Amino acid sequence: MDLWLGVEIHACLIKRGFVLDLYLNSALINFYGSCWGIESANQAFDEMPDTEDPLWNEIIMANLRNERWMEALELFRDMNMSGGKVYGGTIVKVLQTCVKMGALNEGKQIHGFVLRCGLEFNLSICNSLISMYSKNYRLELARIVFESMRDRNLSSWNSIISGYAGLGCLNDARNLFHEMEVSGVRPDIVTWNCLLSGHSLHGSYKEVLNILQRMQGVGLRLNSGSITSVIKAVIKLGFINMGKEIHGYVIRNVLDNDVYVGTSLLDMYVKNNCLTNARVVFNNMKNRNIFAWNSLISGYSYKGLFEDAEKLLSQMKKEGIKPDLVTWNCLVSGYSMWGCSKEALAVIHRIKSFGLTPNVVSWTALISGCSQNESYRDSFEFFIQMLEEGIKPNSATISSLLRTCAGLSLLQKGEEIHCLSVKDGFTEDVYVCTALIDMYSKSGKLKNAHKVFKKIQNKTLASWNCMIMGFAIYGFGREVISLFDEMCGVGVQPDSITFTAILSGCKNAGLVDEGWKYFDGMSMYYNIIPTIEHYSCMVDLLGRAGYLDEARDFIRNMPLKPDATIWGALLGSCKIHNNIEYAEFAVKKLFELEPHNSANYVLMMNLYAISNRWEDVKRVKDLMGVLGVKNLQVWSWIQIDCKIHFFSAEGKPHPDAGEIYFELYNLVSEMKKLGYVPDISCVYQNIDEVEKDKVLLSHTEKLAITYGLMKMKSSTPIRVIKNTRMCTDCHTAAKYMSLVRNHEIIIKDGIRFHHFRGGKCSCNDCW
DNA sequence: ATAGGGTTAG
Repeated sequence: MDLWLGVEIHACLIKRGFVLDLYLNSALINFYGSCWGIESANQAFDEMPDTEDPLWNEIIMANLRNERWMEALELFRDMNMSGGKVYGGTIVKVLQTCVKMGALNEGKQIHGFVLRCGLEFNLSICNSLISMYSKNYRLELARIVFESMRDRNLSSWNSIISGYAGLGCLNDARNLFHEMEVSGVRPDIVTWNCLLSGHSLHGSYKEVLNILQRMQGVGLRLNSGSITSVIKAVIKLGFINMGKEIHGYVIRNVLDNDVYVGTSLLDMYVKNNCLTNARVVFNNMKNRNIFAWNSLISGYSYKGLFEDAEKLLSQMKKEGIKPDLVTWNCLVSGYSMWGCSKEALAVIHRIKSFGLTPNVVSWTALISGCSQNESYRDSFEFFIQMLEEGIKPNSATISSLLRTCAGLSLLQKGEEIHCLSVKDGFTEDVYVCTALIDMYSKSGKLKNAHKVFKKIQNKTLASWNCMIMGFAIYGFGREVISLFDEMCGVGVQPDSITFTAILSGCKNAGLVDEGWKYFDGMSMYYNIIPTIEHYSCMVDLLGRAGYLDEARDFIRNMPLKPDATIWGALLGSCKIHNNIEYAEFAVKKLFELEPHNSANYVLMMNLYAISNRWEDVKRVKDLMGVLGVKNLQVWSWIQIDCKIHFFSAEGKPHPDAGEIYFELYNLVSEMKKLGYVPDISCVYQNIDEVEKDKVLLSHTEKLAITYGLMKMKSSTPIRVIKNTRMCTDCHTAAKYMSLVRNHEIIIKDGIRFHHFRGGKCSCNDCW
């Protein structure tokens, strides 16, 4: 309609004194809404003296057509209050709006309106109510509507099944599906797709494939909706060959014009690292939307191909498609996870210059990248910046921060974040809880980890794995095994990570027979092929327990090529059992595989030193010099009253160093009275014994513990963290320290936790 | 005028 003509007609009508009746007003609203923007329609409506039912109807529909969802809901409420009525079709549309807006209360009021108007047996309205309630997570209310219906049609069944499936109540969904067939209603493609998407959304990927087979069994042709759900499952299962078959099906059945299918396929190839195929799909897409661009950009970005990603970005701008937050965030997370936090931060600034505001995802990507790359300081810095910009953290942010705390074993910081998560209402969030388990168990508070674990309502595989790993770190073998049994008992299928946790539990607890049982069982009963990590656990387990010959045979017979972790495990065992012959064999391989890892050289020198083979010590030391191998910086740290105190061998001495050494001398003489003998074999310099005693005293963990004993109440356990493995002497010394001062001491070294109390350590095979 | 299934970022 001609804009000005319409306005002229309106003016003419008023001038001539026409009585604007219902139909004219209704037409006017329609005209203004579609030609002049919804504002003028709303204004025209406000100026109309009468608000009769058809007018309500028209104005609400006009707002809906213009995507003015909030206004539409408000108008509906006004209409309801003033006793007006609207058509069924409008009610359906408004209910759909409630779904879009998550407006449960408005939805309930509309339900009341429906009952008052006697529309409770209108099929479409009931179906919409079911959908509205279930999309707002209120299945019980959806069910009440469903049960109260006099007649049901296909859509009614589809709505209720979609509700249950969409929220992950898969058993109920399957039962309803069965009930539907029994009552004589034949499921159509949409019904099947509800099942598919429900299972694919909620992790029952294998079931997706079963459903797919059943669909083909009843001769159904898949449509684009089915394909997207199946692809999602294929991605999660990593069945790339099946994905390619589906791609073939798509091409044969000419489904490749569908944008959803295109982006799903694209996503599949991107997530499976087939960027070449992804590019082909992308190039062949008839109509690309922003999803397609974003998928490919994320693919390049995650692989660290930033040039390609940026090129694509400028191409998309050239084609007139405006990058959205997702586009930018793909770049942020790519840069950030490759350790380029500067570039990632720069992208955040670019977002601003494009008139968008970085959101919680942008910041969390940055923070999580820092935590993955062990730039722990940055991760807290960026968190503070994010808070300063007024962005509230969500569960993903909290989990990333907890990961940072876990990485540094920062118990107090971790507890702060825990408080924050409680304050912001994430106590039920399974991701946060799982990160808490990890943080607490890596910070020496296994009890708290277990407390969190027990409270989780719907534990994921990751929650189980973290808790099992927690027990494993402490060498609680029985708990590891019983937790595994419990997990299988409730029907959670273990994965490869579960077995890494179990095997390292057996390793730390010295459970050789059990270790064999699980190692053999994982491929036999659970169909999980052991990876190099599992083999390395077994070598460690056998070696530590003293079965060095068995460890050697195990390495000889393994089907994978032994890597540095394997030889490292053997070398560590040789150190425990003082076996120079095997150690030399292992270290020869290690010098080839990782010539710059100083730990191997140090361990070997240690072994030679114990046997007084000083020429060999010198030989290894010279080798280090020739190859330019730098000794790893050794650090210990302790947190006292929110401040972290670092102790290092090379760096700046602690400001209170004088007092600390004084205290340590006193302490050692008290310890000696109770039987402590310094273990000078831990010093591999060829110097006299008095000097060796001095060197032992300067070990960073001793200094940190002493400082803790000086500054902390004896009721608070001392927690010291060390970035490398602690030596035998420090281990013995810590036992005596805990005895002399009656103070609980917890040390986390590069390998595991040691819990000292009353002169004993919790671990059973420490050296 | 009428309901039900699907795609991208941490």
